[in-house]
Amino acid sequence: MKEDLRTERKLHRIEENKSAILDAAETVFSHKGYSQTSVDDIAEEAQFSKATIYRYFKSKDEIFYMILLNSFKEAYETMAAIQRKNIKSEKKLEEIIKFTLSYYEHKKNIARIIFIEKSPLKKIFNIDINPHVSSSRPHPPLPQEFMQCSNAIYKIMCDVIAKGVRRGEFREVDAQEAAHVLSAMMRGFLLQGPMRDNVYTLNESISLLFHYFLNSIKA
Amino acid sequence: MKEDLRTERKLHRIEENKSAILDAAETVFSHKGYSQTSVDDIAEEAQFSKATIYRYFKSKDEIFYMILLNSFKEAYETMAAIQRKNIKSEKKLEEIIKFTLSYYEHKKNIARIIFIEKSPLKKIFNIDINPHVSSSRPHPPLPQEFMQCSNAIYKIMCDVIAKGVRRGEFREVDAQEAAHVLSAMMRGFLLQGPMRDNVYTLNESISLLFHYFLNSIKA
Amino acid sequence: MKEDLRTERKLHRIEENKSAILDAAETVFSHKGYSQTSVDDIAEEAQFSKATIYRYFKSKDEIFYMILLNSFKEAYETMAAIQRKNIKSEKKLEEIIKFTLSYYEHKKNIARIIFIEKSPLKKIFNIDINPHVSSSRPHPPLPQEFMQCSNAIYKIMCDVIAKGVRRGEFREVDAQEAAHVLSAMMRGFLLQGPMRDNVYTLNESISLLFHYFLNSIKA
Amino acid sequence: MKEDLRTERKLHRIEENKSAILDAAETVFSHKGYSQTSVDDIAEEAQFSKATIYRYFKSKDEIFYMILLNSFKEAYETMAAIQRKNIKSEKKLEEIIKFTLSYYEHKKNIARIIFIEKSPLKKIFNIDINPHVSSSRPHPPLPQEFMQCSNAIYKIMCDVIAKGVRRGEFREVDAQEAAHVLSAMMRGFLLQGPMRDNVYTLNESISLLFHYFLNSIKA
DNA sequence: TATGAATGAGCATTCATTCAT
DNA sequence: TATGAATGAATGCTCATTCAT
Repeated sequence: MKEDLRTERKLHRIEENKSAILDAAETVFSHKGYSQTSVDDIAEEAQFSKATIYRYFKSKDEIFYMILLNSFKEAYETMAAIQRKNIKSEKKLEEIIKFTLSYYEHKKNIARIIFIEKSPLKKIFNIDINPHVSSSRPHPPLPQEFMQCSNAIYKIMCDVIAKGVRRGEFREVDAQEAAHVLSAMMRGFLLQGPMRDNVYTLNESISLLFHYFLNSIKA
Repeated sequence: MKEDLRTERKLHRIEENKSAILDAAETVFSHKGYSQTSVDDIAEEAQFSKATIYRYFKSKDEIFYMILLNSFKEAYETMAAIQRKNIKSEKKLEEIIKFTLSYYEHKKNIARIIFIEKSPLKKIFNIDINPHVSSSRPHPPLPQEFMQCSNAIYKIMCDVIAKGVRRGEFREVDAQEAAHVLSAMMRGFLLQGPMRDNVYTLNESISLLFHYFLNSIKA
Repeated sequence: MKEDLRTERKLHRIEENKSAILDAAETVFSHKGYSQTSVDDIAEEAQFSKATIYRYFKSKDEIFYMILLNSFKEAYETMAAIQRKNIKSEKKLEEIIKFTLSYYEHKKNIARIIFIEKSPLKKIFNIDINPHVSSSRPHPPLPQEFMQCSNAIYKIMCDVIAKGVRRGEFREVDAQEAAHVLSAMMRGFLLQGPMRDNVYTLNESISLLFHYFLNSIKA
Repeated sequence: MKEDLRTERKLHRIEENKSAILDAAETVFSHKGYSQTSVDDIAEEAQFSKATIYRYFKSKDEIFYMILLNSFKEAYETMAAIQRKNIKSEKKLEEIIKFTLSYYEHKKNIARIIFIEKSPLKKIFNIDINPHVSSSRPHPPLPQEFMQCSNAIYKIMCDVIAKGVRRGEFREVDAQEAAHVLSAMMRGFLLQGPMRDNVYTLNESISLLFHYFLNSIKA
């Protein structure tokens, strides 16, 4: 019994620390981008020593990957909950858009990294084989979980749209195409460059995106 | 006179070299991303010595900035030409979309860098003030030219849409909003992450984007 | 012509620098052993910046390997010269012993490293496969040259002894065995531990070794 | 009384644990060399936590020193037993050689470390004064015991030889010199480098060494 | 002008050792 | 007692930038 409690507490603290490090890392990655963020930066933000960071994570890559994965998991769960709601498809779309834009509002730069910096992508996803030394061992099992999550999110959007079509809320669009367009639109709203920033508030953006997309597909 | 010729030739060669370096840099940046590209890489691709690179450009940042600026200038000029054409607004929109997606097809990663990697952005645009030493002196004059170009492009899109509205081709949308949405959509199509890549061909993407956007705003 | 001179000078200076670095490294390796010597140490001893060290050598391993190889080459050449001399086999043996003990007197610790520290050996010779990451790429072509040199030295000793046997100077020993014993004896004299050091002077050691070995094989 | 038993048991377990740690450490040191062995490695091999290792030993150095000392003690005792035997001096020599080569066959790398890696030597024996911080306090009392043991072993060899001389088995050699040569020969046989390994089996080596040395000193 | 050479600052990662429980 | 957690100090290596020729 005692043992259980102790172990539990211990595990709890481990998770807490891991989480704190991930939060700190997310903050720093957001401010400086992946390449420009040093593990020292993360350590300082997390108020741990650099060596402690390495107690909890094998590498800078892994830290980044975990941030990514966690954010995708959270996004997936929220979207799945939206999908299960007993509301009109149109409303579901609106909630999906609202969630996505809001959620990534703070994580904007994390999202940027996902879509932009080559280095972590290559290392994590093993997509590109650099001719030069790839000193970091691959993370073979990791990407798969990530891809599954990413695909699941995409599938939810497809299903919501398909259902709307079936119900006659939307016109007879190809659900995959529509989901692709919607993804792109959200991505585009999220990934604004350094110019023309903050022209619209978050709520204005949500409304804009929602109405333009809906306009395009509603029956 | 003689001097003039000599000077001209010299200037010509300087421009040629600069251009060659920029081309080389673009190639490498596209392949490896900003942070992962070393000036050595650029020098090797350009078949110049690294020191020579620094004769022509003050820093890696400047090289990147020039690539950016040139691509924006080219985009601006093409779009301005499209705007001047004597065709329907709808057709103009299609051409703008077609050009943008095609143009950045090869420059996808350059575009990614623009929107993603923090480091060059910060340094170039002086947006974020890093607490640590910012060894590189600011580039005060540069961003302005860039902003002007970027704004001009945006204005063209606004104008094309506004004209379409006036002509009754499009419904009474706010031109600025519509242009914002269109930009975001194009950006979203351009910046696809490492997953779900290559689902649609370039032409399919153009068609998809065009029809969804048009559907949303046509009268 | 001019070009030739310039190139020649340049190459000369490169060689000079490489040589200076190797000398410095040898000094530091001798004092502190391979593992305990940092590239910073070498750089400081060589009065170059660390980065400069890496201009001339790819890795700490390579530096060590070059020191080794050079010392073996020099040893080989000296021994080959001794072999060619027109003197009695006994005298040749004495000179070989004298040279070896004298030569490694200053390089004692380099010799120690060769025979002792696992890490450089593994990396350089790829002998042992560590289960953990071997981040450093192997040096495939290098060891071969080294082995050839080492074997050539061994062969010289065999030949000198075999000739002595043929001439009746030595008794009918197996040359290979005798060379093996001689090698071991020299190695043993060279590699004295931290205790019982300096009991005998260099000359006394040479004499001791020579007479004990000769006694064993003379006719 | 009770206390005594408890204390005794405690001491016993302490000794057991120490011994287990030393065994584990010996294994790892043999495989990876001193520098490449981390205390984590030792802890894992010994199935203790790293902190526990530090309960029993002050430092990695001390662990190594104890291994060394124990092996020397064991060697001393065995040699002393050989010395006491009622057999011919020649036979004693053979047994000494046989024991030494066999004993270090498994401990080859330990032996290598003794004679090669500078770091533990310096720290343990305080021979060389590194200019940089020597964070580890000296181990003043340790080396003495080691030296005594080492000297005792040496003395046994001297005595055996001296007795052989007195008995007329060996010619009138200087016992100290002969012991020095014998030590060196054994050391040389033990410490073979990475090349030319395994040319002779253990028994062949013993025979070779014995006969060459005996040939040199027998009457 | 063009370039080979040089380097300061930095970075991811490791490890012997200490400490709190 | 035993140990998980924490860390300061290194270490091998890289790279943007400067300098001397």
